[in-house]
Amino acid sequence: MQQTPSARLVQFNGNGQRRDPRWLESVISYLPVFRRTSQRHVAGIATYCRAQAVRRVALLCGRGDALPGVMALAYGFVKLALPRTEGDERVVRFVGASETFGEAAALLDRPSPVDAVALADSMVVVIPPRPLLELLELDPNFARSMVCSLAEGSLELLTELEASVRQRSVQRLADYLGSLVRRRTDPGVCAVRLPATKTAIAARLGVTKETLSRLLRELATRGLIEVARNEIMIFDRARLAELAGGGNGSGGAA
Amino acid sequence: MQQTPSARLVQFNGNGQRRDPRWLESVISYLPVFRRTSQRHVAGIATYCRAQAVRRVALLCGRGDALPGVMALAYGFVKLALPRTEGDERVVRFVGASETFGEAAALLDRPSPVDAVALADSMVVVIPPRPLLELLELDPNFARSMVCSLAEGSLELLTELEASVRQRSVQRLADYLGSLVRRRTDPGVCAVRLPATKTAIAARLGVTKETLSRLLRELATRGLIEVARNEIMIFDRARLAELAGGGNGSGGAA
DNA sequence: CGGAATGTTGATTATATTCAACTGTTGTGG
DNA sequence: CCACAACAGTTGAATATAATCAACATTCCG
Repeated sequence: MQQTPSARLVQFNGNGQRRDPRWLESVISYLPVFRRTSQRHVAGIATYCRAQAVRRVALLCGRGDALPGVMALAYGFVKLALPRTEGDERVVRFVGASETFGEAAALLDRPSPVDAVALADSMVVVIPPRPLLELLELDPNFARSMVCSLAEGSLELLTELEASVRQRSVQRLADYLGSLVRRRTDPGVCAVRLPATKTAIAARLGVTKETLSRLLRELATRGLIEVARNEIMIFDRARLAELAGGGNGSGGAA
Repeated sequence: MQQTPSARLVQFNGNGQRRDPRWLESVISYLPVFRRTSQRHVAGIATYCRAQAVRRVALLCGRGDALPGVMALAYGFVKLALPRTEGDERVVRFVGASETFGEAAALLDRPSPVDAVALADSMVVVIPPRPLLELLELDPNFARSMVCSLAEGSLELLTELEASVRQRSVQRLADYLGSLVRRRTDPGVCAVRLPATKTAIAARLGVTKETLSRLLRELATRGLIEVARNEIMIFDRARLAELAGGGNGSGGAA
């Protein structure tokens, strides 16, 4: 039910997880950054963390807000978006379980560059920057993991920029559909499920929902895909990929 | 003359800097990442570095090429660009003296995500990733600097993405002109010099040179700026900034 | 000077947005 | 269970924005 206002900090009604350091510890120990960190150090970090429940549609953190720490998603689904003109936005990234966001801003103590909005009821673990910066000095393995993690983030962002800038919207869509498939190395024909509403996907692809609708219809007309709800059958993965990478899918000499 | 092919590694003809570890040391000691690193450690890193001269227009490193290390620009000017269709490109960043690039790809041992092209005769110091990763473990201050540096990079990239996606081209131009001014906190009227050819600036702004030409003319017609060569007089900084941030510069209610 | 690179301008076109109307879906409360 | 409101998605027409094409002007440099 919707009796809680947006962005309300819900403090675990029933299960008591909030008070269970073991739970926080287990959540953050699964994060890639802590992969090579000793259990002792992870436990140390966990003592500084807190969990925060966020209901669907609630704003976790707005662009410009102070960021309480690195945000780790225990479960749920969150979108990171750059707000545009009134209600319009561009989704930078979807964040799923065991993923983190806000590293850069939190570690530098800068305001959040994006809106973070829950697309499903979620549980976020907030890892304050201070203990992280300290652990950086205590544990060389962690330092290295953190550096690699940030570097990964940079490269992904660059890929994002590239897509925004280099490709036409059909290509971005084809690319995106392809990326959804890769998760389960399927053969020729396969089905994928859109991880969010088409409106959100459209924002993710940097187009309006109207344009996405038209693009999907076009691909369907061409016999490449079939759309049913948020389920998409991909008939011709090869031609789709070609469309994504090559640029023009028709005519190519020889 | 052009008797040297593109991307040729020029080995210091006259001045012998290549053999002078003190010189390498002094170059990299000025880099922000090494700000808080002891001279001893900096000297250690320097022993692994080498300098590489690059002539104007030469390709320092192509998209997809292996990156020999973090690249630090001793002097000169380099553009980092995402290639597009035949000859077309999108400039991600201009790199000036004492700036670095390639951290993310070099540290992760990934191919370069961008083309790096010298826009002026330049001297690049290549810092191999191995000793950096080792120093990460020896010097907590360095680890922290590196983390902050990468985080900064991420935020800048996000700003870039934001600009690409959120703003119209006029706004991006206004923003960009503004950013050129900020370097010398000037008063109302001021002059800025474009750091590269208009074609390159256009690529930086994600538009064609034709569009840039028209945009500049439009701003000039509106009396906001005056263009002479690569020198631009900014008459109305306030209105320009308004144009950049606000969105619509005309008509405001009231 | 002459040729290449750079920049300007106009006409045309591609691409996606905006606006507006309409349909389908979902969850709520009577 | 049905009516209804809120949201999500579709579709068409008109429009905005910048790209592309093509011709020309300018500047840079040997």
